[in-house]
Amino acid sequence: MASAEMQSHDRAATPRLTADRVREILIVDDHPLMCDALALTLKISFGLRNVRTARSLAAAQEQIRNQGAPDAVILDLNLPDAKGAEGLVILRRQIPDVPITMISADLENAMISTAMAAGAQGYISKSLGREALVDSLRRMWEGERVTPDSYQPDHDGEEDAARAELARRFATLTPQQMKILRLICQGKANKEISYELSIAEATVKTHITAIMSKINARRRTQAVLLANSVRLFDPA
Amino acid sequence: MASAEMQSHDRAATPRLTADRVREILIVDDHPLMCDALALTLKISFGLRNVRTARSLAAAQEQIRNQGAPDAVILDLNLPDAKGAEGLVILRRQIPDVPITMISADLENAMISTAMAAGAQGYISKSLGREALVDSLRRMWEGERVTPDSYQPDHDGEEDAARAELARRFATLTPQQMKILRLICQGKANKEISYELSIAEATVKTHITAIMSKINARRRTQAVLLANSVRLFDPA
DNA sequence: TCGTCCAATACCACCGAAGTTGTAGACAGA
DNA sequence: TCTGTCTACAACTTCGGTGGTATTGGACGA
Repeated sequence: MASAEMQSHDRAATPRLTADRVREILIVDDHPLMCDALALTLKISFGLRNVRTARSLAAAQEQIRNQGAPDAVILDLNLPDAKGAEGLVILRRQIPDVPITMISADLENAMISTAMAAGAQGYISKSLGREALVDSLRRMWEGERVTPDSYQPDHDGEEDAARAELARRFATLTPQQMKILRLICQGKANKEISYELSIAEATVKTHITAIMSKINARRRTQAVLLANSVRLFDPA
Repeated sequence: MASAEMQSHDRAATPRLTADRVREILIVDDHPLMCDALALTLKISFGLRNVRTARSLAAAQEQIRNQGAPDAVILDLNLPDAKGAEGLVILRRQIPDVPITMISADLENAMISTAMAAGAQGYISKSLGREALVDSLRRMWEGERVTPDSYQPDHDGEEDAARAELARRFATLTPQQMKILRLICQGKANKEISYELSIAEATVKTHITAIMSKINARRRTQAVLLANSVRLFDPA
């Protein structure tokens, strides 16, 4: 009778899970060593046989399309094709019911809070010890939303809440809108964007209008500032 | 025969100085304790009588207008009315020949390199011990450009050089242009800017054209990105 | 001392880029 | 099938960015 119904507080979009129902997981990380180390740890500690890996967000997306959704995902924050919160938002869109764990070297408070607001099941440090790692993952897979000990959500409650709300808004962007926003945040003009995506400039404009209405911006420069304020596309 | 002509390499716009010619200095810092502590240390270690202080960039500018230029300035990086490199750029414009020392709690490499490129005489940490502080200042006042030990200019030579070049370009902006750029970087529209500065929108546009030509941008979003890349107006 | 030059600020008219609104097809789920 | 969402496009309005021009004040040399 493994602990069921342990979800205490703030479920994301997590279905009822228990850790032992997680049989197949997907690790998305561009660093091969980290990938292997994680996979090995999981196999040993959880007795998992099906540990899939992907080196980039694009590869992960394709693998999910071809092989179906895993039971859980571990996602690096700093992928070559999706730095920052972007990858999380995109993946959540594709598999809304699968718990996604963010993993990263840096433990900045702001980054954690946006990741959690964007629907991550938890956030763990790459430098975590094996036991702590396993324990965190198990708790996540039982439905708990797990953040690092160092994380204090309330260092500035109001500002933090605003950022969380903003992250939620960004999470409603469609894939195409996300692509366009990324290009906007690189300073590109509508015409350039239309060329890169092979669509009409008019279409780009439509998307931009939708984006700005979703994130509550009027000028494109504001959109850039908002995206940067939650580190949607992290340049660092 | 105090050491004259000790300027080794990269003089900013520094006139021939020796430390004992520095008789009057100006400290600009919004933190009163830090201000007093610095002033006291300087009085004792250098035997200075004229240590002036200002709590904000605006106050500093006015004081310089009224009481004349000091022999050296110590400038906090994070002023209420000028966060980031902006304050340095503005002050350098007002008193190009006075050595300005940046002082800050954080020792980020990128910040240091832009400050130096923008013409700072040196950069010191707020957590520096008294002896090290005094020594650094003395060397600066003898013409040396002093950076913290932790600073490695070459962690990515090419990128670093580009940032330095960019900082130099920003340093050519006139005061009005700087104000306008700051408002642009807050996501404001030309009309709002014209209202805030009480000038015609057409004039705002002229300035913007000048700004963009100076920093080599075509779209205003690019201008925002460039300003952020050198932390001209630091939001942190 | 008077021009002359240059830098900075200011404005207008024009045009291309950005943003709005209305419409339509493709597709998924109820 | 109907409803809602995503994507796509065009016509129109508003805003941003580019010349060209005028005025001021300070620097410099004749």
